[in-house]
Amino acid sequence: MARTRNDELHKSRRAQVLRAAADCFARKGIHQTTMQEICAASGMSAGALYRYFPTKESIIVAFADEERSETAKLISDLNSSPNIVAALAEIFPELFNGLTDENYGRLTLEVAAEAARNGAVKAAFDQNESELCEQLSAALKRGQAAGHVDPELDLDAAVFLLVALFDGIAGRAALSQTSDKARLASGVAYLLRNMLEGPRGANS
Amino acid sequence: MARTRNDELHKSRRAQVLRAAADCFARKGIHQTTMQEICAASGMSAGALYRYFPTKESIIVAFADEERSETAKLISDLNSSPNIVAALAEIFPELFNGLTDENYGRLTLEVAAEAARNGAVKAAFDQNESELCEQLSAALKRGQAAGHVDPELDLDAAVFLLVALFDGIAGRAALSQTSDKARLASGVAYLLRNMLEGPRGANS
DNA sequence: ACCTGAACACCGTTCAAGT
DNA sequence: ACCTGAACACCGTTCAAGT
Repeated sequence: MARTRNDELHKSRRAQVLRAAADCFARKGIHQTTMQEICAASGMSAGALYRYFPTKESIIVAFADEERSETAKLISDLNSSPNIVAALAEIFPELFNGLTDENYGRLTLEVAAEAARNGAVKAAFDQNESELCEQLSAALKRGQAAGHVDPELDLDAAVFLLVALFDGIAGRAALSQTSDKARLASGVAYLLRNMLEGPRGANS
Repeated sequence: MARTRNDELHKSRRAQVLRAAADCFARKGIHQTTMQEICAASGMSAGALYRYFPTKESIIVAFADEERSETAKLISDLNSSPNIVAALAEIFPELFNGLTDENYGRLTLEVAAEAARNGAVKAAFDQNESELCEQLSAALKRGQAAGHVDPELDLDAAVFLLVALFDGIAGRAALSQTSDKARLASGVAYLLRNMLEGPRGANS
């Protein structure tokens, strides 16, 4: 009987490469990272690595998919609660903390820049994003129905703004390490509450 | 008398290279653009180009400086008005339009990703940014004093949020071309007004 | 089946040679 | 002073050879 492909090994080797690549990408950027460096960081030879990813681009795509799914996970807590405004106040410090990790911000920027020009990366990006946006939209709509959220606000605009802001915060954090993250987080949370509640405030 | 360096030519050649580079960077990304391509796009030989920029990195730095100064110009209209909330409503459609140009968004992402890892690029970035942030902060403070802006909001947080949002919008626009920019712009403007005015609304 | 590492084609940069 | 383009060192990828 011929030896057959070992799926278990295949999966763990891919994970091993992706971990190494994420590390290199955060430090040097996607396109300044050489295959040799990924080989070294994952403890594999070039020939071995190319068994698991046929090109550097395929590593980038798999990596982008993972990175975006982490972002979706970070934000998705907002949608689970019945009251998105209350949920925002509650989880924002932790969300903000996640977004403003310097490494995370760098990887977000790398992936976004790559997705803007590379169709395969963009596909991974979109798949992670579309569901998230729908959930955010639904949560805001529920908020409007329940009277927590300004009934006048445009749902599409609000979703667009929030997602742009979350990515923007991550990008910013990679560029200017702020001294007092906790204070900034609560200041931003306050502003977002203003934004969602509108001119009448919470209890009107 | 020995021939001396022609400063006029030097300046125009640098501009020529930067225009060509911006073009290539938007299409292919900074690090996927080859020097050969920049040479071809600017109509110069390798040897000639290297007279004006000693390395590819020096092109990137000069380019980043230019790109960021355009962003600052886009946003700076907000600061000139005595009433930042009114100014926002007035100029936001145009600001939004500028930010959501697809090419512009791509270049913003490229520059941000690069600045996150490259000290020389980051320096160019910071220089353009710091003054802009101070002006935004001053404008918001004036707004608070005049009663246009929620007196409770944290100035640092508001500046951080706005700048993160503007870059985030540019990044988003490079990733998802929206069908109805005008509607989106007015929806986002409404939300920003909510945010800055706070629970009491404009005229309280 | 899985792995190694030398070899090939290409890109950033240099430099001898031209005007 | 300003320019050309062939040449060098390095990176993405391949492939003959090993286990």
